[in-house]
Order: sequence, then structure tokens, then C-alpha cells
Amino acid sequence: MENGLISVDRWESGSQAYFLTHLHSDHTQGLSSSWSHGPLFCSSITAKLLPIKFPRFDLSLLRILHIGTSHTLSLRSPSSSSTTTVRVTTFDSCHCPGSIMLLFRGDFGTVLYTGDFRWESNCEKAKIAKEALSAALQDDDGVDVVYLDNTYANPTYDFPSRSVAAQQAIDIISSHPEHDVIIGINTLGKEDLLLQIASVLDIMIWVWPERLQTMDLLGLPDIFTTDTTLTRVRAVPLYSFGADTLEALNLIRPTTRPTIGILPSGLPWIKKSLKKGEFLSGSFLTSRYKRSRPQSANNVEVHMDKQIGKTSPKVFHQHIYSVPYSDHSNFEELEDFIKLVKPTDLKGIVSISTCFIEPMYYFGRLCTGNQPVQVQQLHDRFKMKETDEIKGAVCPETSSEDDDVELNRSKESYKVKESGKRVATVSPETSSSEEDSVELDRNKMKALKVKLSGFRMRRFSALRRTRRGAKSSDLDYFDPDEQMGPS
DNA sequence: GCGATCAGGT
DNA sequence: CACACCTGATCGC
Repeated sequence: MENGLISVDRWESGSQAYFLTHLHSDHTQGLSSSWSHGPLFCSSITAKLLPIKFPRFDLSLLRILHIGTSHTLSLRSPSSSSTTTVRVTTFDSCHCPGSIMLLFRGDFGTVLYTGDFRWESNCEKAKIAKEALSAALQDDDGVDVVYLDNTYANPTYDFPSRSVAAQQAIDIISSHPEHDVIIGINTLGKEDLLLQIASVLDIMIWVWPERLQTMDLLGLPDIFTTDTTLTRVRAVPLYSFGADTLEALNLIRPTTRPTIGILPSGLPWIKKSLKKGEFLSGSFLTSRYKRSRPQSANNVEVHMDKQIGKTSPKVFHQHIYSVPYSDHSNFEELEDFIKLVKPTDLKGIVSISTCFIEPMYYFGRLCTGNQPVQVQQLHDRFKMKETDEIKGAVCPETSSEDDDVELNRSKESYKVKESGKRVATVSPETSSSEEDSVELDRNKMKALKVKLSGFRMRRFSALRRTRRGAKSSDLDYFDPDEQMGPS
């Protein structure tokens, strides 16, 4: 959304007001400590966390948007030189701490920018946000455009609420009473998962020192620690979480306890780095429709198929479980959202993605614009997108539950093949067994690296570092001896 | 030396 | 298949 007036999660110069929906790095590309193109509007939590990511950021540029409030900005109209006003209302998007949804009203009409969001039907915060949005929309003629978090804008994405997924993680931990557990997380997000685990199992959760600082800034309960002796459950950075790490942890027994990994992820198709003769024969994208029973690691039985029709935990490595814990709305929630807002037009907001799901394909019938969406229109839109730098526009395969046979039949025509690498992988020359052996060699090399206590091993040992009794106030985050990773 | 960008990885 | 984000290389300033 750029018209010389405002930018949302975009940081090039040329706008008069900038909005940051949340602090994940795919939304801060172009933002830096030295950025100064204009005032930056964000939530109070984002403002609090921003200096961690951008230490020398000019804080006088920040403008706080409180949840549930409206602000009126006086800006210069880019076309004429007259003044124009933009009114912005802020809602909790329930994606990660500090994340917001923005409703803009101005000469350009009414535009709702969802940002990344998850509004679950069973979530109290989402319910409040929903009601606030409904109320805000009552004095409007309707929303002209919704910029939608279209990450899962396809009916194949049918995963449970976060609390249900968290319970699945808890069941996995409970069924491994003698194991250490590591959970892969990023620098922001999944805090509620950790809180639910800690509360139900009445245990503390280990986090790395920088993450503890974030937890403290967020004012979360005092259940996080940097002392490995206080708990068997550790949340570790996703980048240090892999089959290699788990294999290493389980190789050096009995020095350490046997360890399982839990990967909280909305991506149901996460595949492990495949080696021959191991558990899974196909990707999760296909296997989840086979109603296959999740295989349990180490022959420990896990009873977990309660959520019929919803994504269940998966084992994709001897020691790693995946639970469908997502901070993006699933298809059903997106559908409810569109039914509530009934926009005239709908656009997807994908940042770093090779897989763009056209939201109008499934939600077009819920919009109030020209109905129904014509095949040719969508086709044209895809073509436009592709020449317009969004690399590909793909409607993933779906089950045959679509009620609109006509659309379903012509689905193939919406697929736009991605150029470059993707094309190369389907070309006949590269599908030979020669490539397989290269792949195997690469895996061998990786395994060797671990065993030779190379880079990965050092990173792993950093994770195990004990910080006995450390509280965040005691920590010196800039002590190079305490930094994670190779020095 | 720093920031921006890209490639390659989990 | 890629939620988000890491490291490392390179390049321009």
C-alpha cells in the first residue's frame, strides 16, 4: 500500500507515515537503526521491543498506537498540494506480541490491512478485537479493500486452535517422562505455547539469554530461566534446531538424557532432510490426507488422533515431533473474517514467499465487488503479479471438496509455473540417480561435520551452557563470552 | 567498519 | 512445498 501517503511494513522513502504491524524480520526488511524516512507508528509492545532489533534506532520517530484507539493524521495529498486526513484504527491481530491490524479511512476510501493475524473462535482477545472491528465498521459504507494475511487461504489448511496444538505438545512431553525436550522457536512468538506447557506441567522453561530479555520486556510470568538444571524443557532458536542437533544430543548419552524435539509449526508439509530407509516415504502435504497414523518415536505410544479431520502431530524424524501450532489464521478463520468484513476487494499480503495463494479464488464469492470473479480476471491478475515481481502465483492442489465444480475444473489454468530453480528440478536431466548420490554425499558430509565437533557442535554446546541462577537483570548481553554461536 | 543484499541453510 | 530467521559472502560507501 503505497501512494506517497502511507506505507505499511514497507520502508522505502517517499511516504509521510510508516506503519509497522509487528517485529518479525520479513516485515522489517529495509528498516534499520539508521532509518529515518518519517514517523513510525506501531503498538506499544513493538515500540518496547524495537530497540533490541535496532539498537541505535531514533526513538523520537516512534508514534504509539494503542489497541482499540483511533488517530487522525494530517498529511499532504500527493496529487494536489492540499491537506488530507487519514484516520487509522488499531486492533490486536493476535499473531505475536505487539502485532496489530490497521483500519485506514481517507480520501482513498476504507482500507483494512490485517497484517499477519490469527483470530481464533475460542480466543478471548480475538473476540474483543472482532467486536471492536465490527463496531468500527458500523459507521462506514463498507470496506473497499482488505489486505489479507493469505498464508493459509486454501481449504487444505485445516489445523486446530493454538490451545489444542499446545495440548498436543503437552501430551508429547508427558508421554516422554524420562526425556529432555527441546522446542524450536524464533525471536518473537509462541510465548503462549510455552506458558501453557509450563502451567499445565508445572515446570519452568529454559530460554537463551536474549530470549529471556524479551520475555521480561513482555512482562510474562516468571517461569522462564536460563539455568538448564531447573527444567527438562528448553526452547531453543529454530536455526539451531535440526535433525543433526537431536542426533548429536542422543549420541552422547549417557552424558545427557535422551532428548526429543518439538517443532511448533503451521506448515503441515515440513519435511525433514530425507535419508533413505527412514520413517516417511512422502511429504506431509500428501501424507496428511492418507489418514496415516502418526508413527511414534522410540516406540513410545502417543495417543493423539483426537482431532479428526484436523492436522495432528507428526513424527518426521526419529526424535522430532511436529505440532500444528500456527500464528496465522487457518482457512476457516479467514473465511469467518471475510464474512464479517465483506470487503469489495481482497488482496493478499505475502512478503517472502514463493507460494502465493490468490485470496479471491476462494473468498471472492464473499466479497461485495463484481460477482462472481471471472476466470479471465483471475488469470489476468496472476499474469500481472508475475511480471510485477511476485515470482509465482500458485493455487495448491486441494481435496475434491470444492462445491464450485466449474472453478475446480479450471483450477489447473491458475497454476503459474515458477521460473528458475523450480523449472530446473522438473527438467529430465536433473532427475537422474546421479543427483541422488550427490544428495547422499551431502548428507554424509553434514553428519561428518557434527561428529568432528565442527560448527554445529559448538553451537549445540552453546545451547547447553549453564547459567546458574541467572536473572535477566544479572546478564550482560554484550559479553562476547556469553554470545551464542561460534566466536 | 557498517549496512544492504543475496545465497544457502534449519 | 518454506511460518521466520540464522550465517556467511560480497559489495558499495
